Amino acid sequence: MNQFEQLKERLSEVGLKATQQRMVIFHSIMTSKNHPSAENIFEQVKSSNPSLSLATIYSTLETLVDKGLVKKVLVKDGVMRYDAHIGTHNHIYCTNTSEIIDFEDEELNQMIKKFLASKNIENLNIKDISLHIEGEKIDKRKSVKIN
Amino acid sequence: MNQFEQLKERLSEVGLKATQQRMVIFHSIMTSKNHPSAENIFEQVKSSNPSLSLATIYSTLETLVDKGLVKKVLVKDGVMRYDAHIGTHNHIYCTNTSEIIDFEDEELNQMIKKFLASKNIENLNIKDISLHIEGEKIDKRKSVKIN
DNA sequence: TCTTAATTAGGAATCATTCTTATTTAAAAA
DNA sequence: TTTTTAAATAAGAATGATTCCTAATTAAGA
Ligand SMILES: [Mn+2]
Ligand SMILES: [Mn+2]
Ligand SMILES: [Zn+2]
Ligand SMILES: [Zn+2]
Repeated sequence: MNQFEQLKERLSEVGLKATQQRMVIFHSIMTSKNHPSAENIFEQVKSSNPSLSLATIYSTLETLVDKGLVKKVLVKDGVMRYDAHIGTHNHIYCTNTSEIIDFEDEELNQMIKKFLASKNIENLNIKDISLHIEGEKIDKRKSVKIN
Repeated sequence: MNQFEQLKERLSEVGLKATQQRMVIFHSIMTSKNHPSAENIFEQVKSSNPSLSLATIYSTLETLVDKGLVKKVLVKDGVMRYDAHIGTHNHIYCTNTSEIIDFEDEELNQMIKKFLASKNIENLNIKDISLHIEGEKIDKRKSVKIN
């Protein structure tokens, strides 16, 4: 099964028609390393799909989020960002470059999850837990490294 | 020193003129239990201050955030919320009521801080760390309780 | 191939927030 | 206390991300 068929399958699995637009948009988010915004995806996609509209990007993103294929990532700059990495993980947001950097650490996830389980939280059905780290990149040209 | 004088002092401390508007707005956030939005504050304040404009609310909030007297709280509904509780603490966001509930736990804060210190993160000057818990309130009439 | 409900394109509308500018004011100086 | 003036505000306009509307298109099942 090629990549195209795999995308089709993932859409069908959640009960969505495998339209060209959805394939293209979903593929774009999946292959982006940048937690793209709707506008970013639009730019990325429009040269090879000139008739695809921005409204479709927004509505498709909403659909993919509803079906759990994509997650929204909040940042303080007023533009929603999207992430095809669905598993529990955390983010570093660089205020001076607008980068969102994945911070994956299973030990941290487990530690937080265990801690929260130990406090029982009444009358809440928890859907998502994530740690937000916000900071300034010191040298904008270099990347942030975690050891 | 009365409450009025205290507000005045806190503004002066950070080099801000103690204007009527700033006093009123700052006081409103401080006494709100609800992580209010700009609009919420405007509603709260306008009957006793009919000439205070929404633009002043926004610009004052920005100023207070800059000076570190107030923090922004992000949520997925497209409206910025504000918090006069400056110390490190975490938030629970109820997607079905839009409530933001404080989750204060010094043990958790320390645990996360210590963990992050142990991974050294290169080329980043960390400004803020916060854990976001998102979920649905089960019974909307009751409150979320943490034990 | 036909049918049809779901989806999309494109433009208009919304609405939270920011901007602009004339007017007002807090607070320092006289 | 009065004067001075840089900073702050009011009011409305502008912005921009997102959502809405509706006629045209299309995926997928019959
Ligand atoms: Mn967040
Ligand atoms: Mn907006
Ligand atoms: Zn991510
Ligand atoms: Zn809080």
